[in-house]
Amino acid sequence: LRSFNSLLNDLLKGEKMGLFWKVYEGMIPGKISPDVYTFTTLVGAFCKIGNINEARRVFKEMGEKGCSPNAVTYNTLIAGLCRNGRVGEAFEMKREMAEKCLVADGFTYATLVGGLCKEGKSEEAKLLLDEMSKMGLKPNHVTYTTLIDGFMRQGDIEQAFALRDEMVKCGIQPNIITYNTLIRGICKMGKMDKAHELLHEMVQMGYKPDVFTYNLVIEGHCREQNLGKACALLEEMKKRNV
RNA sequence: UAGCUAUAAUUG
Repeated sequence: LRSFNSLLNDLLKGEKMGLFWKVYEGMIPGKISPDVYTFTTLVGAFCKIGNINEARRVFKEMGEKGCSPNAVTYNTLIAGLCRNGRVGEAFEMKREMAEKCLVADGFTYATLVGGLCKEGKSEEAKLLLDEMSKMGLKPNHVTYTTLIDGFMRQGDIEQAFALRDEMVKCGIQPNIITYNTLIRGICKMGKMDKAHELLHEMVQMGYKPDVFTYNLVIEGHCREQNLGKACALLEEMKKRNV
């Protein structure tokens, strides 16, 4: 069964959906019955293709088959709902978790924070941090980076950098994704000098600019009609094999 | 006493 589940996940990650369904259908009638992992993977698969109705159907049916959704299953569905702009329903699921005595964890909150941010409600998302600490949960890289991205997309650079400072104060060092997120925000605003400042800072901190970083900064320079700098970076990334 | 598999953040 574990091998089956692993196989299903590999197929899903490799976007081999045709094979994915064949393998899944092959396991149902046989001796091996799906477990929570299998069902959760299935819920995730439907979410991934944007078919929330099917995801919900699997979610409901697994319970009827004596295999109740656990916190991971809830988180998976909540992520699917958020990705599809159905944040209201996502919060409803969080409430349902509590009713079922399942504990919302860092994944749950980071997902909901992302959902709200995507709707342009970063302020509201930030309030979830308070709720988290009441629950005894500490925000991590993902939570902060998600929020920073949310504020950046709303054009609130101040708040984004304030959150960066806050995470550092809490002992969480920005990682490469955090840097890329900050760089994305300021490049979009055309502040290319500030972008290079951050680029320098991330190198100082021991991070190597990756494809994301280069693409963002190059695009920024192109938008500012500075093809010279864009090409220089392109050369640099070629030389570094990124 | 239950290992190994499932969920959240950045470019194109």
